[in-house]
Amino acid sequence: MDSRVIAELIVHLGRVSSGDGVVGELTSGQWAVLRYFARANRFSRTPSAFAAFHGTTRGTASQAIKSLVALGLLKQTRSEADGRSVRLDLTDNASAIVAGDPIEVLVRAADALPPGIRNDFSRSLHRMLGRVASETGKPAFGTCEGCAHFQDGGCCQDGSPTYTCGLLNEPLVQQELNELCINFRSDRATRPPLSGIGAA
Amino acid sequence: MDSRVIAELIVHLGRVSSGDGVVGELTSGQWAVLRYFARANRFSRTPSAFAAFHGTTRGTASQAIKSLVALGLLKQTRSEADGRSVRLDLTDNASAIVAGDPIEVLVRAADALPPGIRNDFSRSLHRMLGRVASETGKPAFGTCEGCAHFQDGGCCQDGSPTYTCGLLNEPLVQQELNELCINFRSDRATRPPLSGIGAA
DNA sequence: TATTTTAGTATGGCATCGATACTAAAGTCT
DNA sequence: AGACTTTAGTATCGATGCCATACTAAAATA
Repeated sequence: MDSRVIAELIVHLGRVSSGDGVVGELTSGQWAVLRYFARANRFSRTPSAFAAFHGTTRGTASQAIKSLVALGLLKQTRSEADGRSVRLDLTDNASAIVAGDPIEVLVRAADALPPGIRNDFSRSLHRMLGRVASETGKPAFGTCEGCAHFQDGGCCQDGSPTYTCGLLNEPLVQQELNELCINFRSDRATRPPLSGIGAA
Repeated sequence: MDSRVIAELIVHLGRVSSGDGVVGELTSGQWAVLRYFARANRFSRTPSAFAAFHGTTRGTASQAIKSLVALGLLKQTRSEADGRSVRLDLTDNASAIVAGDPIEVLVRAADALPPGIRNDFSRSLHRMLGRVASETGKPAFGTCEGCAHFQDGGCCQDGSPTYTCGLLNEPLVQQELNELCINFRSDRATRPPLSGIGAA
């Protein structure tokens, strides 16, 4: 009973901020693209990855991306390693536009929560996403935190800690740990800090 | 920083469940209509109220409703009090369909949260909705709980409590207290302006 | 080398949405 | 009462976004 209210509230909140149709100067789909490429890490800033994340087709993703490139908000560069692939980055112009993202009202609303409450709230959201993702079979797209591929070298001799992605065998810098990754893989078994209750 | 993650998570969760396009047997817009009329109280089950709730135009709302009437999921009856108005109710067929609402994955995810956590989570969501609503100027559409027009007669002599809507001067039964109302008015800011209305 | 898979793109058709215009019923003036 | 304004609901049209399909090119696999 209360769970249904919660679900409808989430859907409704998601709609009113970043709702359908044109909001501000861009469409909701274009905002979604912009948001994604602002938060995805360098392994995940590609049309296909966005399509998977957003639950749409590559064709649709391609259209939206093209429009943003035309607007000068995204810049695409071909990959040197893979001739088929394209990497997309926000241009300097985009930074100003992103500030007007309709989702900002939600960000402010979240920011108005007391810090402790906000933390619990965030944890619950992540839990729900994990469950929804596993039930629908869609990728979860998490960050290094809680990813099975993440390797923390520990802060050792030379002072600076060394992080590594075990899947790609690539070193990671601090900032990248908070970026979305297409290769995210949950590791429920080995990490029991607070998710021990829901793990079954 | 974390607030942005929260905001994007809400939008994303709202999208994947009850996302765009056709999900199951209905479109996301049709699901929204069905959900609304399943949860709105008798004062709010009208096309205009849905349009206001969903943040769309009356024309668009009318279209979606018409399609559901054609599918035999909604039944419309003209109001006797107001010749312009139409009241919509779910048919018996609709109950079976509603069980397949894609939002159910979210409901289950919310239900999987521990009760205490879920309560706090719900409270935070309501808080955020209130803030978003006040900032965007859109109606909040709450329930009797916390509504400025709600009058609790208290449980007195004859045992059964008497609830009343002070705005419409209408008695309310227990079940209606959990239904969405278009006339919801938060009682946080101002004092209940009921003295003048109640006498009329 | 031949085949299959993957990344990305173009295109056509369809559905949905918003804007506009309209009818009819209620409310509001003098 | 009569003229007006507002409100509830609907029809219609044009724009747009999305999916499905079909395509090219590069990489992986055999």
